[in-house]
Amino acid sequence: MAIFAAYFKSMEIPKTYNPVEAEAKWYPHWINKGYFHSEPDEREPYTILIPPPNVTGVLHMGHMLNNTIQDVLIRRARMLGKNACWVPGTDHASIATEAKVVAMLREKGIKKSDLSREEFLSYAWEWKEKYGGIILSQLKKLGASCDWERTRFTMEDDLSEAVIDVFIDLHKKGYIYRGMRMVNWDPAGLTAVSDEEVIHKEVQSKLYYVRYVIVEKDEAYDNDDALARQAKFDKGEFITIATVRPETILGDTAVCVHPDDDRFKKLHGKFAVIPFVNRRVPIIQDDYITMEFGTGALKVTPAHDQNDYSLGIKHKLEVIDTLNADGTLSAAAKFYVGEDRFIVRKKITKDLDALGHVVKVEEYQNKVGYSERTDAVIEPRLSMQWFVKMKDLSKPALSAVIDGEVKLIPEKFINTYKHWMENVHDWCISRQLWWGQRIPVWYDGKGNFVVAKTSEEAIALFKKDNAAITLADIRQDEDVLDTWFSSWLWPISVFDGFKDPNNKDINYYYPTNDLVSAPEILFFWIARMIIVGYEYRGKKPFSNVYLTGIVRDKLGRKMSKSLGNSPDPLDLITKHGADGVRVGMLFASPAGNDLPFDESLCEQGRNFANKIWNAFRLVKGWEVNTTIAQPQVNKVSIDWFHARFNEALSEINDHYDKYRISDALISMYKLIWDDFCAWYLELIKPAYQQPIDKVSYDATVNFFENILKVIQPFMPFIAEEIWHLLEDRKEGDDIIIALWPMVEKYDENLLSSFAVATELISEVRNFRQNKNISPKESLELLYSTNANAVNLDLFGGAVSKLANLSLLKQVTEKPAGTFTLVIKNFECFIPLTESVDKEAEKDKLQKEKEYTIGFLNSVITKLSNERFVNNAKAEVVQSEQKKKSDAEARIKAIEEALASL
RNA sequence: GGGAGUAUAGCUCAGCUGGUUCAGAGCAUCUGCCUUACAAGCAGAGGGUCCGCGGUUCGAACCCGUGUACUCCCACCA
Repeated sequence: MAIFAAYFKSMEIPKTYNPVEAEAKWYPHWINKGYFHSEPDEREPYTILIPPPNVTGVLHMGHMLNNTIQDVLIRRARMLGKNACWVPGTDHASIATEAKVVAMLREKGIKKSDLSREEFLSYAWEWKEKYGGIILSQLKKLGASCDWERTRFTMEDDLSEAVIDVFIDLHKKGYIYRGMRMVNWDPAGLTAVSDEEVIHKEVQSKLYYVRYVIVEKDEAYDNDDALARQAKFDKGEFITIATVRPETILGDTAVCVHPDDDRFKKLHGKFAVIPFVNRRVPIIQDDYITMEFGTGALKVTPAHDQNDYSLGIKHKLEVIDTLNADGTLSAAAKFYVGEDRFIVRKKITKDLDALGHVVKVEEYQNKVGYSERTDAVIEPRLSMQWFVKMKDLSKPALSAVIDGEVKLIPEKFINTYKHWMENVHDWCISRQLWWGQRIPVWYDGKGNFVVAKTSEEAIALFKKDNAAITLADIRQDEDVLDTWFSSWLWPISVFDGFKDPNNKDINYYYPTNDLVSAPEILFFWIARMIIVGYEYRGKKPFSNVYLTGIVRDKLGRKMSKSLGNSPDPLDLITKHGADGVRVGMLFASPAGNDLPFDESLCEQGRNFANKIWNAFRLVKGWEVNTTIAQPQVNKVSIDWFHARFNEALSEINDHYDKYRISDALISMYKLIWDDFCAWYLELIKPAYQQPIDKVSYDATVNFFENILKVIQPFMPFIAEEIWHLLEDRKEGDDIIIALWPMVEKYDENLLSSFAVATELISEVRNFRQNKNISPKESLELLYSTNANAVNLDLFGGAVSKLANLSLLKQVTEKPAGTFTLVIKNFECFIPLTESVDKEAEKDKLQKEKEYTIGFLNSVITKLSNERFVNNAKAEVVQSEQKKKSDAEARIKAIEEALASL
């Protein structure tokens, strides 16, 4: 490393930071050193589990945000001396992956239906091997310090086994049952999906008013006699229903009215005739009906609507399933068989109208469910599925969050969580797919089933009742389990806590510390992990849940592939550097708030990296001279920055403790840009081509090192790069494992005295600007006393240096013919050859005076209010009194300045 | 229909216990600077009905009520 130092002494350091080189160098270095890897030891563990991205996925902006936050937390924990472990992995994402594999096969001209389950799965695994690692390798580009040796996949053998064991166990405990239920059917994915996977969208629909002919209970009505039907129609007795899905008319098995609805009382006990199919169905009464909606009469289609299904059970109605799995009409519909439901909707409307059944059509806004994965319109469909009873299972998970055992950040999500958990529905866990863990249930073909881990175990169980049964007689359930049924085990399964519940890893790392995830999957995943945690470990899976917002574009739209409004994260990294992008992502993203992303944020991040780089360039360019004495300016500047650094550090620590990651970043940004670069380095900087004293240099390097430590979690690459260029480092002295600085005691008075100095410097700079005086031209400055209030003895040198003063001196007499500045409560005079425009000066001071008097008056009013003095806290009253004396002193100073003119 | 949240500078947001010079930052804008670390920079400036109305309080951006606008979540009105 000594070579580097020599190299930079002799050659010019590039003017801009080159992230590409540093990233290529340090990431492999960290890996080789094993810094990301964790094994249980005597240190306190700090664990984060990655929300496993879909194995087929590519990195998008949401991942960038989410993983940057995780990396910041894990890197800081590592520096705090904890045993930091960030477990990565991927999710097999059954429906999403299967859809991709099906599409890939279709392109090759292969239909899924032509393949056996085994053939399909081999294609799917092939796909997974090929594309499954992409997203994780992309995370490496971001700098993610995951323990790659612990990478898991939700469908690897051990994790699948855990899924099966949990299914069997929950079934044994009575939490899992099988039943014919109305489920959300995805006609594109050809599978059931859970309630959570249905996205309701507001759409513009049409509400069709359709009239059905009424017949008496005992009336002979010949379905097949067209003439008789026409006669009945002509008679004009109808009941009109309203529907947005007229194609389901073919499956109607009743018409329902409210029992108290006077308009329909005369129809109680009568029947209606369904058009086309000419089926006689009863007119039933139920108080479920809203009399005000539509016509007050509801067509009942038990096979295709959740409520109708309930009505059907209650009133013992026939169930006619008129839809095929793919959303086309089935043979049971009798008409339009094999045509898609939406085409039929158009056709049947036209045909009904032609037959005189359509009374009117209204525009209507309603919500329609779409599949989260395939975006197909969900059809309620009756089918045999597996469910988890959630009510009792979820109780400990509800109280854990309410009692604060598991903290949600920000807290506003607690209410949402509570509401959901109190109204939790049973969870449909079977999916009519092949990619996933197959349900461990065997059927004997005679209506019996057993739950067992293997076919051998299943046979053994069947044999209890049927000694003759053989393997050939039984069949395993064709369905697989919902992806979330494996990911809810993640916090336990990644540490093999099911296979080996008392192993070293699970005992050490579980419960984990922080989970960083999105509010969108609070119920899908987070709540369910908490449920499993309590059920199987008797403990929470994590202590804190940091919920990020959604990354949006400038127009506030969610970033999505279909809108094409999402930048490619890897392009961003190439363009602005990983550190720049990380900083850009975190500049404006407080927990729970959406991130309005704009590429300029990454530019700002890149500029910040460059700023730090140039600070390094400056310091590294100094020639150190051990023989020269330390100037007084440097000494006080070092004392001041020491105080400022520690003040900022405690702020930053506080932000971290409260998970205010953006705030921590912003504090850091200001510390470096304003305090370190703009003030400290300018103060300490020797004149051009002059050497710096050793004491100041060492102090500066020490500050720089501390600054690098503080930025390391946010900007790991540049931190490591400069760390090594700044000093010769021993093998293994890498900043990634350096210890986080401790907050040291500091003198707060230094901070306030320095603030007076900076104000004075700004005033002089301002004065130059107004008078068009170049910064190169030095000025003289005299100041009157009230020196008890300001200690210019201490920072006078600093002021002279940065305001470019050739003279700074206290005077007792106001010199004539000078310009006057009033700083706080003292006057400053700048002698200039240029003649002073007395009127303008007076005017300026007069305005200043009026303003201050106004302020003083408001303070006096406050202080003379007895109730204020009696009620307000002592410190507040005291501070008001200080305001008063400060204002009075300032007014006095202004008046003196005026008098001198 | 139920619930939650948000509204502060052109934009994005801080403002943590109601009180620290009359409201802060970053970005953007404007002005002047190619000053020897950095023009991806430096120095400076302008910019506000703290969404409206009412209340509580000695004191309100902050607490309460109400209205408006937007966002999100949940829910089976065809």
